[in-house]
Amino acid sequence: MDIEQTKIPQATAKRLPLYYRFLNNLHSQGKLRVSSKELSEAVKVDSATIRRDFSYFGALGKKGYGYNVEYLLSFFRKTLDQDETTKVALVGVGNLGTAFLNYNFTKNNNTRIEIAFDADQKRVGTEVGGVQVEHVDDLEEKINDTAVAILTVPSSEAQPMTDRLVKAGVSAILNFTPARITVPPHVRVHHIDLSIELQALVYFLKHYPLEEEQEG
Amino acid sequence: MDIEQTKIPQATAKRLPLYYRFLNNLHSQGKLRVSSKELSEAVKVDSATIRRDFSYFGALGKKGYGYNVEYLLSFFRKTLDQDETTKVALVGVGNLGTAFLNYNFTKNNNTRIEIAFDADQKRVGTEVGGVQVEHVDDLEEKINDTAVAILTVPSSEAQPMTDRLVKAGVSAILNFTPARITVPPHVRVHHIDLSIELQALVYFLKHYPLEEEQEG
DNA sequence: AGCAGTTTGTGAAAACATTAACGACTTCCT
DNA sequence: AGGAAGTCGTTAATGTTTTCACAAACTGCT
Repeated sequence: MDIEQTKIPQATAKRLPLYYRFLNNLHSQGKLRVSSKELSEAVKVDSATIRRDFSYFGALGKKGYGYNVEYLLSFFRKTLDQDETTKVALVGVGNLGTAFLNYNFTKNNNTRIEIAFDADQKRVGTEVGGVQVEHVDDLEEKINDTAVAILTVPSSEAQPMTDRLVKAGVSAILNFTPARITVPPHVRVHHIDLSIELQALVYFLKHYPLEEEQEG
Repeated sequence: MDIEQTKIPQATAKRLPLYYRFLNNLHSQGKLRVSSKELSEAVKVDSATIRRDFSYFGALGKKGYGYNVEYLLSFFRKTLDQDETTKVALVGVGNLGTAFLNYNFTKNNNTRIEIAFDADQKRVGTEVGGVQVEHVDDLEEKINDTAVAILTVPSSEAQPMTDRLVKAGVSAILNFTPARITVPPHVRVHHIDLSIELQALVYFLKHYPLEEEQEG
């Protein structure tokens, strides 16, 4: 069942949710068809790359016509498991955690933050973005079968909290702390490091000149 | 002056701030030397990749010894222009914007958020994370020579605000909105799309199995 | 029906990135 | 001083991703 899927390049897989979202936009605008060129302009991905990406799933388009929005959408819905919602836990209801909780994830999305944890007694028992905040001491007890965790704690807490999450059975962690956490090989970690993203942007700005600004 | 620099692969450039941060940690721990193997374990990057990355800047290490932490650090400081602080503006002081403002960027960092803008009169005039919040109507007037902007506005505002920022002379934008913004060719944009990161993680979790969990 | 115009899907090439492997050199122990 | 152990810097091999470019096939106009 996953035989074909495994072959999809990671770079492609990362773009799928992006495509999915824009197709949804088009669909709600009542658009019936779309070409790789149009889509390219909207998502800022080369049109050949888009066609290549789609082609991993078979021949989804029609020559001389483009792609049928509804068909493509229903195809992606299946592929991205949009029907089956993945439960997510969030640990650390600071500013960043709150931002996540308030984010409108339910729209066009296969993930839902089911529960949040924080160490601050003032936050426990409140509801943020429709999600109940529990005390972090109850993590093991209340996290149940949640497979994915978003880690938005202070970096000193990152590794201890990771260890607890792993013990509690979490199999993927989205780590927003600057700490590079250590996990067993069966646990998947993605790092999003805001400080590094900003520094990298500055580095590119200074060292990788783009086209000159056009005067007039 | 940039002749050599231009050849550094983008993938390497993205890792430089990460290396820099960990070297700082080591230095403040009083460590004098470090090997690519040790560093590899700390930052979770293959040691051969680390050696390759460093080698773009010349021979920074010593065979049989490793790298001198202080020397490496002073080298990176120059390379990453740590002495020269880049001014950053933040637009949209919501949860995510607030998270950024409260982030301790000044430590080990070549970037500083100098000014923030928001449309909400209640926030204007306050100080968040030591940064003054101005009304977004005054953006053009007060943004001055700021080169980089962090965009944390609602996605409906993304393109209009981008157009204003570009007109005001900003040359790089870190875009946290789900909108894919359009800019002239001389402006650099990096997208960080929280919803997509989460969806991609879930997709990898389901379709790219890692090593099986070890029982016992 | 026929033809000009459009757009896909993909083979082949190019560009980019990671990893293995090892010679050369350094350290440090005895 | 000599040799075992350690580590870099780099060549070559491998893997991944993007892009080009075009035949094939469809659309839609007249």
